[in-house]
Amino acid sequence: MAEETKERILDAAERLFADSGFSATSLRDITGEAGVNLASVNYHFGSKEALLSAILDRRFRPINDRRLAMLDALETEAGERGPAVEEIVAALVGPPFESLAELEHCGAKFLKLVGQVHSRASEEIRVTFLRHFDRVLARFTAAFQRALPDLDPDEVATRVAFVVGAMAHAMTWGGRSPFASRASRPAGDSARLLESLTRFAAAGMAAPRRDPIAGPIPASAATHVPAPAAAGGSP
Amino acid sequence: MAEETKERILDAAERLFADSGFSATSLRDITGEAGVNLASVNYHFGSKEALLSAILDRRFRPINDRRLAMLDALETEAGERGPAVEEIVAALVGPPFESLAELEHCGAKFLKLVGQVHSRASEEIRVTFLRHFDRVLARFTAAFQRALPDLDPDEVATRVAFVVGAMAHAMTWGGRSPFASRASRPAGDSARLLESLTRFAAAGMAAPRRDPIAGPIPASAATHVPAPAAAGGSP
DNA sequence: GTATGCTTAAAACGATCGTTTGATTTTCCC
DNA sequence: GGGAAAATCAAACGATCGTTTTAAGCATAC
Repeated sequence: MAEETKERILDAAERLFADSGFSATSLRDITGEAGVNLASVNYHFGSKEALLSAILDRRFRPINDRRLAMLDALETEAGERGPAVEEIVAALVGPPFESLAELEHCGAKFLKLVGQVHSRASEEIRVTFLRHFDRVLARFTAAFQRALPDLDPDEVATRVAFVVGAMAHAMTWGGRSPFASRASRPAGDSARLLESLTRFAAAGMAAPRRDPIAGPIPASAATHVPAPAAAGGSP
Repeated sequence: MAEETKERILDAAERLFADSGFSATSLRDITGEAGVNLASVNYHFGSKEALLSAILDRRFRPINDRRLAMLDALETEAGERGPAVEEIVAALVGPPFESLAELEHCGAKFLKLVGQVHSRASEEIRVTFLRHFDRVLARFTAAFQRALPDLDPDEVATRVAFVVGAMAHAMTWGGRSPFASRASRPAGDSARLLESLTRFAAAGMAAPRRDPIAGPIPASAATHVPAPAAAGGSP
């Protein structure tokens, strides 16, 4: 009965953390939902924070392994030229959504939790959480920098952060705008959302340079060019 | 002394909520930091949640007013053709960053708080918070849909959500990737971050359609085209 | 000077939090 | 089947939470 109790706790905590947040969810909520004793959490995991770490571990290890495997396959396949931007994007944002599809409902709750942790700054939680990702982000940032040699490497890293933000937001809100109380996306399955996100992120990553003197501007974004991006002043 | 106490509470709560989150910040933390009595919060604001609402109100009213004013100016200036995508993006993501510059340090804390609320789902907090935005998002989504007539309107709404996510992420993390423990962005001022975000979001919004049969592909994103976006399967 | 309304102060309220304890039950190996 | 180990249980711990209460300052108007 040991493993079953641990998984019941993980499942319930994953759902409740995602719905209500880490601090707002009590261990009594979790154990009540899981149908186990209150002390089981501290017995099996040690503390509430360690429980969160276990949740993130359980889901992210296969996701990050898959990300790196996809990137490896892309790089060996593309040769010395390196994979294209959209391929790298797909390897970065695809695995979480695939897991979503595999895990039915509980996976969706996990993705909401991920979006929460992204914007949470509990320091201790964050460093534990981010240790899973530094190797992943380092590899992907390097791949992007090779695929976008005209861009400043710092600019590429900044844009990777934008992609991560759009992905986290899509995970949290299911791609529906958080503002539209009316259901603007009636039945958008996760596959469609993933494809939209991939296209959006690939185009954003490949946007022209900040100084467009030497860089070509995509025709679709240059129908008529505005003033230089309105940085700081009036429109 | 009445107004001074209220503002001291607002300033301290804004900073602490941003750093530690809403649930993790106690009223004693706030009143201790503000140097006021514990009961002052409930006296002046009624409850902890009402305090959060007051914080969001104070900062977002001028930001959203400015967003709509910029969009109005763009639309009257552009005539019946409507403003360009990058102009609309600048009107959407610019005002928060301008406020950041005006408000020195405390404004940066507010932006972190905004990023937190975006991924927080306290329901009651969210509906109060989102009431500020439905009119803004409705106007901007419509403007984007007019500027991108080739795209499915639902696709445009989804991409707007991506822009909001990238913006919220940039606000929370200051544009630096949350993963890179090494300071990858040494001295990126907010003006540079805004310009990067604007370019990224404009290119993402203007990405080609999901079915590229009838749509042209920007040259910068089509250096070599991958398999059709890898939706669901292996790379 | 006294009364009145607004603000602050100190203290306590009941509730809930994460965690621990010690006894009890279940599991599993010999 | 007996006994050590693992797991579950009920109960309580001390701490902290948001909120309320009650009294004390402190202006201004009579």
